[in-house]
Amino acid sequence: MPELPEVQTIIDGVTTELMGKEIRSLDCFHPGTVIRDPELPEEVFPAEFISSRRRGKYIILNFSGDLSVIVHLRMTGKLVADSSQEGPVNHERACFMLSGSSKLRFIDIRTFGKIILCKTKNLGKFMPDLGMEPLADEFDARYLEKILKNRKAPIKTLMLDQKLIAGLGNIYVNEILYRSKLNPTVPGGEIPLSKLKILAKETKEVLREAISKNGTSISDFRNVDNKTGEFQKFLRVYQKETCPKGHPVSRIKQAQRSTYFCPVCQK
DNA sequence: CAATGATCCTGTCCGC
DNA sequence: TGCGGACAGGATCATT
Repeated sequence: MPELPEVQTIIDGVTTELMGKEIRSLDCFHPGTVIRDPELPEEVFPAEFISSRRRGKYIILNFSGDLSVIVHLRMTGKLVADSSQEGPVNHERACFMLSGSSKLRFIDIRTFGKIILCKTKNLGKFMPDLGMEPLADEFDARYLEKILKNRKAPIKTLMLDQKLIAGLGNIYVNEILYRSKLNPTVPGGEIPLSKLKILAKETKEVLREAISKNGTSISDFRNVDNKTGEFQKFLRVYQKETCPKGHPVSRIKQAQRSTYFCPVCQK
């Protein structure tokens, strides 16, 4: 389940792959995966790659001819560069055919992922309203205070709301709250400014650390558990039995999602 | 507007 | 060995 750091890592890889190339065509193997802006002309390819960027968990690719491609991986989506000539592999939902006879396969077991083709000038219509980027300089205690004011929902749930903060998912929110020593069930509006300062700081720190490790939570969440090395060491409460201090970790459900936290460390 | 809940989907794992 | 059910969760839509 790619979150901000994983999406950033994927964008870096995709950008390298697309640099200096053009899309020749797009094959679709699963109805509903590719969404097309009705204002686009019949033929949009070939289209030359210009630039890429990330917004929350969205990948935004810009091409010549006023074409943009928005990719959202949701939980199980992957973009895999592959120059082999073999046809669709298992769970392949779409495939970009690139110049230089290479391919960019969109593989997505659970089919929640989406590829949107739209006019660049229509990007706003196809992107949802998203909150501030957590790595922006302006993301600080004051911003948190503003978005959490008078909110009664638990802080855990609010931090997952993309309209408030763009890019956080379940794993990182659990980890951020643990490091901030904040109980996930506390109503967002009741957190004092002093704690919001810590929350803002830890949010950035966790994300930066994850990005520097190339978003090691990539791959199926099942594997997160088995993963040895960097990411396994990175996780302190998510899917853990005990926290680093040896206290038993509690697991509860909030808004249909698992929350892992340490009742001793997180007050 | 805010909060909550159902829904989509498939592979994996667990208990019987 | 096989099978049913729980579970994983991002975003969207519906309901209160």
